[in-house]
Amino acid sequence: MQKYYSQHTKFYVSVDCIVFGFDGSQLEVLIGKRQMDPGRGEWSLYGGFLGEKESLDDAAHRTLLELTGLDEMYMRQVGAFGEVDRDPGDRVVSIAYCALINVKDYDDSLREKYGLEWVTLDKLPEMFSDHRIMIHNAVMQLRRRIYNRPLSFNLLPEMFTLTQLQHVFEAVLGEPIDKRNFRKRIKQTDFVQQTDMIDHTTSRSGAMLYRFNKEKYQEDQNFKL
Amino acid sequence: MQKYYSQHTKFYVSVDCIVFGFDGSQLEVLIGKRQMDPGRGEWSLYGGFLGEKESLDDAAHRTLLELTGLDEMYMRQVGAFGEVDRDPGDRVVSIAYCALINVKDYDDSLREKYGLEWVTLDKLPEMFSDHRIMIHNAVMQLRRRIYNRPLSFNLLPEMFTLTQLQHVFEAVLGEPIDKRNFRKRIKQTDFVQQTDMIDHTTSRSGAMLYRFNKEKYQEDQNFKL
DNA sequence: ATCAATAGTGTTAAAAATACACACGAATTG
DNA sequence: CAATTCGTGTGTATTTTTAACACTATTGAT
Repeated sequence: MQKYYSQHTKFYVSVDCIVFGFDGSQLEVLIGKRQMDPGRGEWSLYGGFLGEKESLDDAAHRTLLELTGLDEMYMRQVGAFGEVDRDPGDRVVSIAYCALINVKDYDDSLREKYGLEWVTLDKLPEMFSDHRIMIHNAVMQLRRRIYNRPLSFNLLPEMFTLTQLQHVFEAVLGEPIDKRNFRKRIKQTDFVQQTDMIDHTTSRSGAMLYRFNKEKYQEDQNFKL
Repeated sequence: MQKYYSQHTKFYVSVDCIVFGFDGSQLEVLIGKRQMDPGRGEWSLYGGFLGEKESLDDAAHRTLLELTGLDEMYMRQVGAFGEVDRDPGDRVVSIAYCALINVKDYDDSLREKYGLEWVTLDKLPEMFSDHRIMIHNAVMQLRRRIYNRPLSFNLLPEMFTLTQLQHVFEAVLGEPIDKRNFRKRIKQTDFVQQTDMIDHTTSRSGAMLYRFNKEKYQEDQNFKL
């Protein structure tokens, strides 16, 4: 047992996950009613305590794997929250992480197992502690990054139509985008690649399917739409 | 004593401060040789442990007040660092904060008291733990924000010439800026205000002094240069 | 009187962002 | 089988923003 810093106080450290999905027209967040005291029954993000032998990033990944069964998703730190009485149970410093998943890949039985709900951003209820601020900060981070990082694809299936992609952008940015200008941008980049498949689920005449060009992104990280 | 979460582990939590100054042409960071074991003698950021009754922001402010004697400076969270072995002394989760100060306002005897040095970014030595990454992330955050937040003024005296302001931008961005275009931008905004004072220290013919228009910023937070 | 050093000033060209409207194809309906 | 409906897909003109670029004026020092 080391004791270099033993004159100082220790704290609980947790991670809270802001899991975003996309319902076809809006962003939605995965939240649940808190199952423990204090605050039982209040709407809350899903979180977990940091373990002795894991990094913060590992803790966030573990929490999300537990929650969604998904590994390898987009996940970024949003920030640390450390107000003294942010948690009525005890002093807890929490690190918020934002994750993006394709709702279709997500095993719904897990959602039910944990008593979680998808809620669209405009219907967010009052929430436990500072969780609403965490969500707000996460959305702002997405808005800042969506044109410069390959975020958007994580909310969609492997192949998607340009209309779907545009709807993701509109949901994140919270404002409409001009269709022709949007498509122009995309055709100017190699990061979004046309496939030879056609989607018939949303349109009568069918729409071309596209995919994120991961190979290109490996070579050139300067993503820009 | 509350014990809602008593089955979980507690951790040391610290704040590390990345204090930037400006020497007239380059950004510099305040670093010192670590005075405690382990890692004694390694170059390090100045930090402090989180106390029981203070928030993260408070801890960062306290640490900086202790260090600089300055209150009310620009200060933002950079991010949380939580690798398991990041600190060889014991497991410590650290929250990095970035601060900007005007070197002239800073009581140099405090610098000496704590054995700190101003080091320009291009001369950064090897550093303790992940402190170099913290500095790097802080610089990146400054670059992203400098045009959209009133950061730059914090590195300068109350009144400054446009040449000085331009040099701050160049130091942060790490690249030269065209003088005429820079001055054009500034004259298009109300956030930087001409005074009727003239500075004679750098130029023979003298240069107009400007100031940050705080009043305007109070009304309209949409800062943009 | 000359030199040296910094302040200060406008125009033009290129690039990026925005605004905007109609035709096509295919399934559905009567 | 004709008509309707609905989402897909496409180009141009305008405005705004960004980038490139060079000389004169002032004053203190020599």
